[in-house]
Amino acid sequence: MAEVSDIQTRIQEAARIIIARYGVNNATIQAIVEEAGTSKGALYHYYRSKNEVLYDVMDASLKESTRVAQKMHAGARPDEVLHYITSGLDERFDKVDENRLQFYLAHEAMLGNKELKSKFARKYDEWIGRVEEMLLGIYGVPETSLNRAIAAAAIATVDGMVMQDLLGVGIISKEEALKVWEIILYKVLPFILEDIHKQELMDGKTKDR
Amino acid sequence: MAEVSDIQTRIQEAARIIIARYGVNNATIQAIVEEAGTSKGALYHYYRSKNEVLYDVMDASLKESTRVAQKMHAGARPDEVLHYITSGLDERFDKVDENRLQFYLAHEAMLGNKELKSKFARKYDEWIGRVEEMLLGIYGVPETSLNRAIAAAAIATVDGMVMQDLLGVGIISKEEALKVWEIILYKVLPFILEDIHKQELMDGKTKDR
Amino acid sequence: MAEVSDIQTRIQEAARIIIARYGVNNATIQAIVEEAGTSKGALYHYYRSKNEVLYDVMDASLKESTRVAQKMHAGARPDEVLHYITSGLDERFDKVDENRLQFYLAHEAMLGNKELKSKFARKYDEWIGRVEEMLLGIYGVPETSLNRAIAAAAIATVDGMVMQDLLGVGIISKEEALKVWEIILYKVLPFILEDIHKQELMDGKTKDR
Amino acid sequence: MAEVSDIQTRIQEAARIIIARYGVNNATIQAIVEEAGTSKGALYHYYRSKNEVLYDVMDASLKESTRVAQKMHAGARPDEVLHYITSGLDERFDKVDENRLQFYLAHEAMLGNKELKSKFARKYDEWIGRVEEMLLGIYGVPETSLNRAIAAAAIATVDGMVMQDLLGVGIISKEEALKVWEIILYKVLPFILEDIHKQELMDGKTKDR
DNA sequence: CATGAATGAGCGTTCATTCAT
DNA sequence: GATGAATGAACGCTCATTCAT
Repeated sequence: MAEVSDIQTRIQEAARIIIARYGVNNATIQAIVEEAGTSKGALYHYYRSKNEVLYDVMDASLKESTRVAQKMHAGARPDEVLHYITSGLDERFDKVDENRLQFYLAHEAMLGNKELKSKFARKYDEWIGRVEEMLLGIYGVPETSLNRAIAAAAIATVDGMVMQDLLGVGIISKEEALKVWEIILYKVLPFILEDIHKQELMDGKTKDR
Repeated sequence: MAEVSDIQTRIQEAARIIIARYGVNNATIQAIVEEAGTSKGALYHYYRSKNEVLYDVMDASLKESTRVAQKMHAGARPDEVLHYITSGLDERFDKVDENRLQFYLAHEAMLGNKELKSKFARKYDEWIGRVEEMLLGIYGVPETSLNRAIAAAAIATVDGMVMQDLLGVGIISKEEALKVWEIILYKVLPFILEDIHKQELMDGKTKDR
Repeated sequence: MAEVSDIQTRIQEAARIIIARYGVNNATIQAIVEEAGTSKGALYHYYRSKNEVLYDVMDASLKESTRVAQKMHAGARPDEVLHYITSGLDERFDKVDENRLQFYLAHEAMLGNKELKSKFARKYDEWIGRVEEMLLGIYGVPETSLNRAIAAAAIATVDGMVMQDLLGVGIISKEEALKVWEIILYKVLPFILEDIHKQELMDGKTKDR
Repeated sequence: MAEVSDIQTRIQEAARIIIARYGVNNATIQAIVEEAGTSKGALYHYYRSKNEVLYDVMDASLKESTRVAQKMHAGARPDEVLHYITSGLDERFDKVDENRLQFYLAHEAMLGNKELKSKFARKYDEWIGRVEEMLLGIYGVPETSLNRAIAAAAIATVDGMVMQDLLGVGIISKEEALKVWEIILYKVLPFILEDIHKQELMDGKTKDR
């Protein structure tokens, strides 16, 4: 039924390749249809505009991100999760084109693209929720009012590191970044979560919701 | 004597506004000069090309960032620095336009603008160095091989949080973010630096250089 | 099947007309496509740049000139050739637009257009060679070291006369010009070639190569 | 009274230099006033438009041509005249920039510039008249109805040769060209004028006017 | 369904010309 | 008189989009 290599799919993949290879600014319709081995007319048969093509690429890209996130279910032991995260980060740093694409999408979203913005919001929501679960599952601490904020901060750190990488800052290597994450995962997070928990018990606080 | 609102300044400010409002791609010469209330010819009297306008905006924007960073010299006590950082972060989250501008410029740099990229690289280098100094100054620990990586990670975290904010992710509020930073500054960083230092002593390592 | 008036042809003809009418400098893309009754986009579909349009016009114009020249193959008797040349000159003086076009293109070449210059150089080379052959064929004299120079001088004379005509100097009429050519062809050239040949024999010279 | 180095003169000389050095297309007002060491405003004080500047340069250029022509008064012996002509041609071939300028002016005239056209007409008139006088003076033949046409043809040949030179045709060297002129002056012209004269006597013709 | 020739608004840039100082 | 900052029309060129075939 579903053709594996139908024209729409070929266009989407071509767009992804062209953006990755030449950047979004040079991703012209002409370049995309040439890469896809089809014609402008065909493209406009499946898409209403160039933006729709980009949205499609973006959808696929965000779905892929989510797919990766879903692999990190609340596994049992920290070392397993560390392994997931480590290899995940490893991969993410290597996917230069994918990262560039994501930043392009973020750019578009910031410019006021409502649909994109809500997609991003959902994506981050899912990511952050998943990391929060992991915090609970791995470190076995009860919820604190800051678990969610800490999860968001962790994700922010990854995004920021990737951005530095794309900008060619080159001050910390992937290896150093992974060492820092090792410390965060093995030492900082257990320490901090325990600390917050104690603090909140002393304050007589229970979880906010 | 010195004109406060000479044409070049007006062009630069107009470019800032247009980029922040519509993104780099839509910051056309026409849009900029209209916003500045001047003409294309005047723009090309002061700048050789559109890129030069971008560089100028970038320079001004990064200088502003640096100005903020410079206030955080290696002051004596952590609580003072915390205060600086907290208020600095506070400010940064509020400067939506400035943040957007920086992300748009970063995006342009990622897309292959070599000069912009090297400007960013230099700037991050400076920021990271400054934060590294602060780590030493505040926490009084000797250098570890990861100080630089930790400084970079801290900056990455801020950038990532700002990005989430710009994307309207809205999962964590500014208040929560600042609480997280309080914990990082008061507890995590002293803990982690001490820990790494001990570890490196045990490994017989001395500082690398 | 073969469209007589396809867009590319219309563009080329329009360019010829515009250049002949207003000169190369005023032959803007806009003017050409308006004359051709088409659009800029169509022009750029067939040509990569404005220069390519110029080259195409040039090529067509020079081919037309060559077509005329080719009719003057080394025919047997001087009176036949004279007839060809006379009618050829006649035609050339009448083709005001074509002449103007060639002068405008030559002007552009002189101003530094390398490709145009080399096209002209090749074309003159061919013309001069052809006239040289005619000198040999008609007057039956052996080669002298100056045959080529004399051929070039003959062509130069035609060009110069055409230029005077285009400039409206109006001192000599076409009829007078043709009479002069009659004398050159019937009397001067046989005389001069014979004279040079004798001279070179006396000097113990043989043909140079 | 007349300032030797007043601004107008400096502008004219600068324009001449710039056109010679970079071609007419690159002879911008900016380049000219920079070369002249003055300002745009000053230029527009002395000239109504850029074209007027060019006309001024042209006037000087054509006057210079005439000045050269005037040196070739109907001198006594052919060898003297040959010397003048030879050195004159020699010079003309070397003045590449001057020649380019003249062809630019011719271009402008052909485009319909009435004033320029009449200047050219006068210049050619003078040149041709002078050459005609020379023909009479040197070769001592009475006027024939074609003297004027032959003079015009001689000038046309020079112009055509110079054009070939500017186009980089490079088939005949300056040396070869001068040899051809030697033959023309010493042999062809005496022969042809005598021949025409005889012919006209036989036809019972006298000079037309 | 698919094609690619055709469109034209819009881009960055140039430069002759003007005019307040 | 002299200056050069400012103007804006016009340039060559790009490319998302349309539509006859």
